[in-house]
Amino acid sequence: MSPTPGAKGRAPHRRSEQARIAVLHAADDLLAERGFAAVTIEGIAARAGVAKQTIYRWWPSKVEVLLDTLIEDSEQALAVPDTGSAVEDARQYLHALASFITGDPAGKVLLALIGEAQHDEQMAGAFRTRYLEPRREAERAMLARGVAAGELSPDLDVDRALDELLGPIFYRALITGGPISRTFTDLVVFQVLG
Amino acid sequence: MSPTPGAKGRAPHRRSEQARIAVLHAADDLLAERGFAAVTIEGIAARAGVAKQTIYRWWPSKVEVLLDTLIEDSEQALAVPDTGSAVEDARQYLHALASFITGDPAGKVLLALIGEAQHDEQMAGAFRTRYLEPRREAERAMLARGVAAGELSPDLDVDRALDELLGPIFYRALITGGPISRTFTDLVVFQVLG
Amino acid sequence: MSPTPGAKGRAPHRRSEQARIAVLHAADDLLAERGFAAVTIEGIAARAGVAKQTIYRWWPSKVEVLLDTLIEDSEQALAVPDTGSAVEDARQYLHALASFITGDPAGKVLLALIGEAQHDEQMAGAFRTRYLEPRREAERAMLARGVAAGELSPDLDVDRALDELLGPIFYRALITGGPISRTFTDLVVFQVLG
Amino acid sequence: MSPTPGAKGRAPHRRSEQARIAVLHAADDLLAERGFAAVTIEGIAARAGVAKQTIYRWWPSKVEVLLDTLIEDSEQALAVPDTGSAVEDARQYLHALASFITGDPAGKVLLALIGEAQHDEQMAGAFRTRYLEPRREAERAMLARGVAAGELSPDLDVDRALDELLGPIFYRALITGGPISRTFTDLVVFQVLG
DNA sequence: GAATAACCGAGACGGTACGTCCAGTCTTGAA
DNA sequence: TTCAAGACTGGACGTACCGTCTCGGTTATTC
Repeated sequence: MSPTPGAKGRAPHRRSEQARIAVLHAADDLLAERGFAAVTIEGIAARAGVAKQTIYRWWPSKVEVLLDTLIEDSEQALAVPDTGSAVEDARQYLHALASFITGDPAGKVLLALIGEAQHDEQMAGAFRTRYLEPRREAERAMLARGVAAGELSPDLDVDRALDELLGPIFYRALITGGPISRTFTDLVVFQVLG
Repeated sequence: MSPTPGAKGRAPHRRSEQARIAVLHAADDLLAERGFAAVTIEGIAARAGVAKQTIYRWWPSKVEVLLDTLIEDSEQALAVPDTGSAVEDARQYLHALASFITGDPAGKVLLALIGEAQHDEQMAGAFRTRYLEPRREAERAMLARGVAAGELSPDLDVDRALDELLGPIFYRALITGGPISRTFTDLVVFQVLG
Repeated sequence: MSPTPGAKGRAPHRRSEQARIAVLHAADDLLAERGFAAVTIEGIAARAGVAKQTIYRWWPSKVEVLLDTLIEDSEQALAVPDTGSAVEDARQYLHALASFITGDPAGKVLLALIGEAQHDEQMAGAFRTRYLEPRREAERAMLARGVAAGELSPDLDVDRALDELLGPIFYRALITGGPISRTFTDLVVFQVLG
Repeated sequence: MSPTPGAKGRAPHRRSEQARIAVLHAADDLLAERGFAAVTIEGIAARAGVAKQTIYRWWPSKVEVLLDTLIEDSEQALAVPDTGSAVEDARQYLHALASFITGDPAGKVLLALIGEAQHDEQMAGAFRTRYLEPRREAERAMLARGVAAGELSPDLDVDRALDELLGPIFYRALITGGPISRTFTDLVVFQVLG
């Protein structure tokens, strides 16, 4: 995250914040409007009013551009809740996740990046390091709070539980394409966390 | 090439089976050896000793070539078992699935196709129609046998149970990249089917 | 239309003659209209209605394209004359040469290629082999006829004489930019051949 | 014009002489070592340890940098001689010229600039104004001394004679690539000046 | 002796063209 | 008809330089 001070800051930074934002928006918009195939470096550059070289200077590939947009977007749209009850947190979180990946344009970015990760091991590494692991940590903390509060069994295998919670949602989103209703997510939570 | 006049042989100069096999093998091998990025029509044609036109004549896209290889391969390597016990069937099936997508070259094809499906809605449709749905039907039958035998609850939501069984395995394979042990798959089965 | 063997090109065309001509014309026109800096592969391709790859397939560089146009053009516009008198031949040839390089668009191609040859040793080799040497041979023959006929001294050093004839014309064209009048070329011939 | 380092007293603008020298040397060296294609503003700047802006501040283009190096170098290596005999002066001068353009690294600069002048009319103007015309004046004076001394015919067309002297040397250097022996230059002088 | 301003290095920026790879279409000649 | 071969248009790739533009740092008079 860039240090964004108040109005202008003294920023001796050479990098143009304006160009950075324009690139992220352009990539995002292209994916939402015309699909992943339309997300090309040339297309992003043209839409952002930016030179290709500027993109290559700051991002190793177009998927890293999308990864940046995803990280910025999902911090807002997909915060891990903390209501006091771990089960309720899980219910809310899974519902928000389902909405995100089925309805939010930024959710399409997430799915596209998971798709791309299947083709590119290096990209998969960046995805896990920069997106998945920080999020996973917050998810673990969510369940750990429940264990600490006595709401969940002390024997709970947190990592397995998380895979059992998230797996079915992503299975529908990535593979079957089926709908993911609130009922479905609630029943998954009930199944896993009792 | 001997056109095997043994059976009936009404049309001797039809599609070349030799070319078909060569294309499927070439695509498979390229994916296994050099990754999805190396799977190009030109690359397949060159390795198979086949003209590009021959590929375009019989397959609408390179992913359909891979889909053909997947279907042929997974019918052998990933049959739905029928031991008499639905729970045991599920345990065996999930274990075989985990081995397939983590160890078998053909499993890499499956993951690559799921990846590609995120970028291409049309391809996703073909994947579901030709690969997923027939398999899903067999999976449903597997659980239905358990319900009919009284081994599983008559209230079991078969489709949800399947997503809960398969989701965690694919979540690890597609997203976290974590290992999928026999213990893990067994515990998932226990969690979902009791 | 039925492909009557006589009407159209009966050759088993691999290479497209239409594309070849379009490329040569486009390069020529770009040089004449907008100068050497405008002769780019992309510019030629765009103007010729041809893909860049088609140019790269048949020519190693843009200067070889120009070299092809030069060879075709100068065979027509700059034939070595044969009037029966070597001195008269030389007068006519030098005058034609002066007109070619100062007035004819194809002459601009010649000067541009000589310019480029200063920067690129490989190109210089191609220029000499494909353009200069065949022409030099005809020029030598022109003077040799005069020697054989007794019109020119048997002691004449033909190669030196050619350099003394052609040098001053090219010196003006390439370096001083001065005018090259008929009087000038005639006096050069008189000086060298007496 | 460059400020002469000897003139002090007034406050000339604070141009860095060190940077100026470094740029000229870098351009010269790049041309000699890696050819004209390697003479880029970025390459010069990097090798000279100078900012691109510094080059743009003082030279309108990279060829003007080379022109500066040529002028400095050729004033030393290519002075018009004055022995008392115009014919002898011409013999020495043509020989020195031949050595310069075939052997001296600075001679490569001269040929490269003549080459570039074919592509860029503006550069051709600068080349003639700053390099060629001062030199031409000295060459004219060389022959004029011979005419005044009665060594050469009072009818001699000095400009034509110069083109006939220099043309053959440059023809070989620029076009045929042939060797330029002392015998050759001497015979050219004899042919033109008798 | 501080302020000022041209000069310097560094390098980001919007661009153009490079030469390559591959997509998908079309044509040829043999079997 | 199919097939191997491969030329064709077209689009994107990632790279190299172009010429312009700040950004701080450095001198070296000038106030």
